Amino acid sequence: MPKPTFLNLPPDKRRRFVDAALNEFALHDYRAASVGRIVDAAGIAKGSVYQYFDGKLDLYRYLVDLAAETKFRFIDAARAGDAPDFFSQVRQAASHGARFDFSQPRYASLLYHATYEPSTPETLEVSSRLRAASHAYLRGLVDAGLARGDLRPDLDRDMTVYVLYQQIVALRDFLTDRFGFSFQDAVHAGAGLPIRDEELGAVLDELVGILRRGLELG
Amino acid sequence: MPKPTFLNLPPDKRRRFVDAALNEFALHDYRAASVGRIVDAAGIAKGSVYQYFDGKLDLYRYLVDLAAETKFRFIDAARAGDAPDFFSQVRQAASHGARFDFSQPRYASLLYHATYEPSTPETLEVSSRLRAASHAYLRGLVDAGLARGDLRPDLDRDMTVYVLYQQIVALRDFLTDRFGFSFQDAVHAGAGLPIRDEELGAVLDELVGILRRGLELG
DNA sequence: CCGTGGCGTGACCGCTTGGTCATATCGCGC
DNA sequence: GCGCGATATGACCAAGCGGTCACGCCACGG
Repeated sequence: MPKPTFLNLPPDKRRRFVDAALNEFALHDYRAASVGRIVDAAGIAKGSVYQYFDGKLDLYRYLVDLAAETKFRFIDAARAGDAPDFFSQVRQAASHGARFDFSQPRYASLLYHATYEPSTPETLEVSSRLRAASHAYLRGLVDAGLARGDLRPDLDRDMTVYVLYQQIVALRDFLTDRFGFSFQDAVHAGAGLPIRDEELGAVLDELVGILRRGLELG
Repeated sequence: MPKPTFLNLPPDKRRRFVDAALNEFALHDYRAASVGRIVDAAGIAKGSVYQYFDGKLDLYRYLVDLAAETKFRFIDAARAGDAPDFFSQVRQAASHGARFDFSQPRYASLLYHATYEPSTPETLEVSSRLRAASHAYLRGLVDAGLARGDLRPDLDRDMTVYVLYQQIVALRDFLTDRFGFSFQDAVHAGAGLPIRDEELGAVLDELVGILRRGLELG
């Protein structure tokens, strides 16, 4: 948890610091990220970091939570009340998730690192919480889909959640390949590239089509 | 590439060294792995490592290649000439791949790290080669499956390979969860746990069933 | 005008890292 | 048993790390 001092910070100074930290953890995983580089980029003294947070891990946790909440809020906000059936919902979530990733490459890369972080005792809790949140979200969709009869009732629920999770998380890699996008470059440049609607749509049609045939009732 | 000196090593000394290195890179990703810990465990001097390899990266590349070749050979050897259709082939590859992972947790963890390694300039080439090899393998299966009419001809080939790859690679995580298995513990213990045939079979039936409905012709 | 508490600061600490190299040892051909 | 190339060795190096802390500044209340 951030210390009170952090919350009392002048807004622009706080933003400079958070920006620098976001950049660092987007470019490097937890272990490789350097507090020294953050303070250099933010133009503050090293000691200040420890006035704001308990340490590197505390800062990391704060940023991952921030990124996850921002992304979930984005996906939920864009969830137009429609999308009545399960596969439309999955498609919509994946679509907005991808749009978020490509427009906010720093958040996306940070979450990517957090997802695939090698599970050291230190970072285990952070990445577990992140994965649990995604699973819970999908689990809700799957349960509703089963209740609504959109999904075959004989499906193993864990397996279904797992298949969906993998495909949605890894969609980033596929789009990266297909569009020759580089998150590293985007983070360095400081701005994302809006993804072309038709191209994203075509990819999602294909992917959701496969999932639909694989999972739907009938 | 290993230097000639490495190849001239007495077999048991070489094995001790490779064992220690394997353990280290199974327990830690590339950056976190420590040459110092390897030489301590192997009971040799630090300087010796640099008589055998050009450096840490060279050693890492050697080990990843070794693990990948070992695993591919295992899967290919177990490929009983049967399994005539695409989905039987995928099921067989996934089954033997999983069996390999659980019986050789050191190789498996090493390959896991190599797969999800954050792409620094240093390790990028190693992990790209690994991914490319897996993709090429699956691509061969998909092309044959398309030619044989096992798969819908309107499928996007890249997308199909990508879906299969993700599910097979991540199968490890699912099995880990489901069976409460810990690769970390297994590496520490120095031995894998043979996976129960029926349980693995049930999981694969479910997974391949989903993929079959999603991808097959008809 | 003083005191006090919050905050900024950067030199500094202990530790670990990958890598080097002068030196010692080994083992084989003569 | 000599000589010589191959190999083993570990003290050593510079660099980087996360984290600390004594000190100084500044703003506010009395």
